[in-house]
Amino acid sequence: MKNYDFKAIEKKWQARWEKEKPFRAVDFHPTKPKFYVLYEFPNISGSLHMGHLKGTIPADALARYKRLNGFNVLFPIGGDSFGLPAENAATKTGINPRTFVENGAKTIFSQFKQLGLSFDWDRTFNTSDENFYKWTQWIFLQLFKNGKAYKKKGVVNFCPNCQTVLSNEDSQGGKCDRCGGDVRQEERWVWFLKMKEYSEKLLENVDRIQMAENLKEAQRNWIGKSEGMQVRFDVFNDKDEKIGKLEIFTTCIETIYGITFVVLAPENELVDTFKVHIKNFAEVEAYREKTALRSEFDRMSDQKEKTGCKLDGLYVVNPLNNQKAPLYLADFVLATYGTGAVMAVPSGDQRDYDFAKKFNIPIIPVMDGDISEHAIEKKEYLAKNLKMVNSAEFDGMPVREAKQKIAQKVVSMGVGERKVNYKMQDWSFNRQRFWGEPFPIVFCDHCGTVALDEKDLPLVLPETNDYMPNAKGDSPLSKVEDWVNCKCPKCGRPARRETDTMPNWAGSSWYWLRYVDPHNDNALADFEKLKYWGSVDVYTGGTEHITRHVLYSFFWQNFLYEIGAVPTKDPFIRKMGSGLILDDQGKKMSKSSKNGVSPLEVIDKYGVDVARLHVHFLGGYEDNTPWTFDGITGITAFLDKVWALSDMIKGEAVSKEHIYELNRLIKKVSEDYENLKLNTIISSFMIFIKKIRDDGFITKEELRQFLILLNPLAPHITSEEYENVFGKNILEDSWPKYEEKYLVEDEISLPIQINGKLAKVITVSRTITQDALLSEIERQYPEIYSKVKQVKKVIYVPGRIVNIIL
RNA sequence: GCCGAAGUGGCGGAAUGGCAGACGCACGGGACUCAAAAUCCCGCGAGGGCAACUUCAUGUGGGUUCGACUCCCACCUUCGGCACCA
Repeated sequence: MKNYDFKAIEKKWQARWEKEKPFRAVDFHPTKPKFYVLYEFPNISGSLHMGHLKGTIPADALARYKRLNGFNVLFPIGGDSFGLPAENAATKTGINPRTFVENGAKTIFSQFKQLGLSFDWDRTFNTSDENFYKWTQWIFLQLFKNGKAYKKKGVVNFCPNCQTVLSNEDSQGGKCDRCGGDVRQEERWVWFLKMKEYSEKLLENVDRIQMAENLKEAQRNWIGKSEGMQVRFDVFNDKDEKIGKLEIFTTCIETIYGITFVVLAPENELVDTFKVHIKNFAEVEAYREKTALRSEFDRMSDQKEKTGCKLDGLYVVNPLNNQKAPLYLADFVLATYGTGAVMAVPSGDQRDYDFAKKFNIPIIPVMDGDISEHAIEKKEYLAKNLKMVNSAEFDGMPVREAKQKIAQKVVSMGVGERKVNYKMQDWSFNRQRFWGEPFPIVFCDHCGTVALDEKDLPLVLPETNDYMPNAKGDSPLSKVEDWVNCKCPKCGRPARRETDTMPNWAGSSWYWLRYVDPHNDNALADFEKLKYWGSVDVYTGGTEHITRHVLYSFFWQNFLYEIGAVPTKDPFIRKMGSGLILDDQGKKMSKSSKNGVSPLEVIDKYGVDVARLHVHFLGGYEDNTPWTFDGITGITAFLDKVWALSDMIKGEAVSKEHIYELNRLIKKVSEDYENLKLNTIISSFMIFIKKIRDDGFITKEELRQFLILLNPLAPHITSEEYENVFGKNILEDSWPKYEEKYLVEDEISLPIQINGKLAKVITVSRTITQDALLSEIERQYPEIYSKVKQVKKVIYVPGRIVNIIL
């Protein structure tokens, strides 16, 4: 046979798949069970990169594997096209974002076709398509109507460089997730989605989904559930008049007798409530202004150096021991968590300890430990179960017991109750940008905030050529006057549209549902079709934004389930995060990295099938793997040998020489496809080929089965070779079955250990009895025989190992 | 600081508690060739021995077990996530 001309043959098969569409998913297939494989849709920004190669191929292999196993597979693709790349292109070069997206999508999808990916191209869309974002807006309307979306003036993360509000998620560490610049705290109008309400449901989702433990932990930490107590303190002025109450949240109720002060967040509105009683209000105001100007980043960068301001003229009383405690403001207390107020126990919390030292506040020990240098914190005192001191009737009690007893006392006194708190905040959902979904909301002087009617969706983005925010930082849409000015849908009087747009995350928080029924004009997807396709069985993609993306997805699907729009609570059954391809510096390979290699370059030089195999022979799917061309010749040589198999055909049925290897191959390869362990699949194929070449022949049936097994990974070469030999399309064939009985060898080599160390390997019958085995060892290895005489104990695991203890 | 994952030849990496280093690369030797490339065969963790063999080896130190890369405890290192969350 001729040499394998990868360029011509790959082109031939890709053209055929394009024309014949063999990878279309069939709604309501009468016989085949469904299987939904999802690859996280790409951001429409640039060209194909190594991350795509690493991420798409396993999903494609799984989809192809499942099809050959008789499943009706849904394996769709689309474009995440709203967001920064198009917006940046618009502001920098003036190109229309819509044009940018059209070109970008064309490029990336044609490159995906070059990878031989078996997507169902009839279901493709971009999130910026009107008939897609119509339904994103529809979902927002439902959230709004059900009270899950609200607009509020709030202190938010604002990126001066990007001129937009960011969610907490987008501004971690005080840095803008997009541009990397410092984030400021600013007061603005913000749309929030009530995600916090869903904390418990999201935790259940996290428990149910099959996902790597580190990713699950990251999500649990993000939600940040913590169980403690909320306790009420009476507040007094300097005339000892009771003027109100404040509540604190604590997870360390056992330290309550050690309170020497109470701290409010600077933003806490109680400061305004008690304003008239505060003697140094000017000073207090100055402190509040100072902290408001500091970015989150500044606040964190000098964690050690506590700042604060006393509220002169106010004090609180500890309800358990009636001790007075002064009140402070300090920015180490966050307004957004708990009640925005804490009881400070310097002996049991290092932050309180540092603050007390700086402001000369007394430190009262509540446990029998040394606090001369630093506080004894919860982790330590619970581990050591220290005894209580200075805690009234609880003195001498071990702290773990006191924790329960004090909690009971607080409850029975009626001054507090058990309470659960979450770190996760409501999702800030608006951006001052052009290239996003417009909110289907208008503001009417008469009717207030009014939702558009569903029949008026989509609310289409207007055309403009000015993509910059105005001087006040309002969205570019605010400049499009004839779009902004409209009629109130309720009363018909003049009104103005919401000019902010939704964040990039909006479309990606529900897009998998749309693939099920992408052309539906009456619903986000037909309910029966949603029922048929159910949850995504396997969802692959990068790990970069996985925590947020998965939590947002859980949130929306939970909500849609509650309003009866979808039949399932879980968006995904199993989520796998692909590792990175690293450059030779050990850094993520990207366009900006010096040593970046494009997959197109590899394809051009070696062919797609080689590229597909090589990337995954380098390492596991979830591992980060350094890229190298080293070893690619091994893959090329392997595929050459696969191609040469058709010259070695001798005989028809499976031969007795190969029956064991073939059955073992089927078993191993099948298991590894299920688990996306592509690297060990490839090595199994290599071992099998070695055996075939040693024997000098392969039968026709063996070749047929081999090509099917390899097809999901190397679809082009196997399709061509199969057609050459069998005159049919390999896709019409089905997955080979193995039989257990062929996997059992009669003769096995059994390791013999002496005192747990390997001594010999003996070839015996698989089912040999212990006595027969021992006499066989005596016969074959007399040097061990003498030892056998002093044998103490024999551990014999039939078929596995024998260990002789002397 | 907290949470999580991982540490195995020159390299990428394999190993349901049961023959550590599969498979591939690189390297060494040989065959073919005028020669080279390609291809094929053999070898390839380290130390010792002419050899059959033998000792030591999965980050470090302990432990459980007949038997540990695998399980437990402590520590070191790397990577990832979170970070004043009371």
